[in-house]
Amino acid sequence: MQVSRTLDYAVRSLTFMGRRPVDMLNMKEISDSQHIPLNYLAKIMRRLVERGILKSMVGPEGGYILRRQPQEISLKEVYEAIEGEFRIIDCMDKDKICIFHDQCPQLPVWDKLRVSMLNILESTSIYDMIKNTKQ
Amino acid sequence: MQVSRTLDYAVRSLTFMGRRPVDMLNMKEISDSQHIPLNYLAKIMRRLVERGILKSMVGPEGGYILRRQPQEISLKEVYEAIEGEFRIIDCMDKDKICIFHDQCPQLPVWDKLRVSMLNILESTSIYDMIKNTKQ
DNA sequence: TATATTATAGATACATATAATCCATAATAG
DNA sequence: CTATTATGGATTATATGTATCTATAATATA
Repeated sequence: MQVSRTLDYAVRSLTFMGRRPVDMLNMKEISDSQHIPLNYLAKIMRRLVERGILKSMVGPEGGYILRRQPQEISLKEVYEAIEGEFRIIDCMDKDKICIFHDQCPQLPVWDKLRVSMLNILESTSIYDMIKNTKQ
Repeated sequence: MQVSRTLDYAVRSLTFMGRRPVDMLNMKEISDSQHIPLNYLAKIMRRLVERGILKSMVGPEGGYILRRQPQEISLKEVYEAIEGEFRIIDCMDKDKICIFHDQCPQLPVWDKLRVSMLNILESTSIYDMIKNTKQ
């Protein structure tokens, strides 16, 4: 029930980029300033590009830039880019069979929790992070 | 960001016990009916006993019984018995040092999420699980 | 008092997911 | 052309979660 380090890396990078929304930043700059292993960051960036959160350019002077305004990038999107669909417990996945599936006492509770979390993730953007520490 | 199988086992067991609040049930009965590996269940039960959620008795006719009414056992307590203090991200732990600690843009957001989750866990009891499927 | 039954305790093994590293390739600005 | 940058995928390492095993302590009851 914890935020993964990978998600933290992603949010950290996007917040950094969101502070300089017009600059094309390369991986090294992000990696160094945010203390994220370079090659690992590479994988993260790829997912954010695939998801349409970032634009990338290869070659000298290349790098990454936000495709949208920080206000338009929700935490939920970032979460999904990194972790896939937001689920809280595996039984919610219909293809795993559980003996209690039909009449599971827990599902309604976990689902309530899921929805509540999702609301917060959806209504929080990268811009909110930037606001939190103006520097 | 997932409910662990162990927590699921604990909730499952407590819900089962809550349906028969006057019976002393032994591990084997719980293990069999709830499909939980016996020896693994043993470790889970210990933590619930330590935490004051269950009472145990050793010897023939021994077993476990709820110490309190199902209404009086919150999901938060069960969570804490199994996983320890409810945290969502490690930086919230002050003894791990993070370069952004002083001015972390993420903390307020994760904390908001944490509080919201905690509210739900606190206001949900084992009794709510029992209600969900009367059988 | 002996015996069978049950929980307790901790060590160990196994599995899975997460995080990190490495290397080869493709694109492109200058 | 060449240096620089991202892309892609394979591999390794580490951590965490899950499960198993063995020995011990408590106790009801015969």
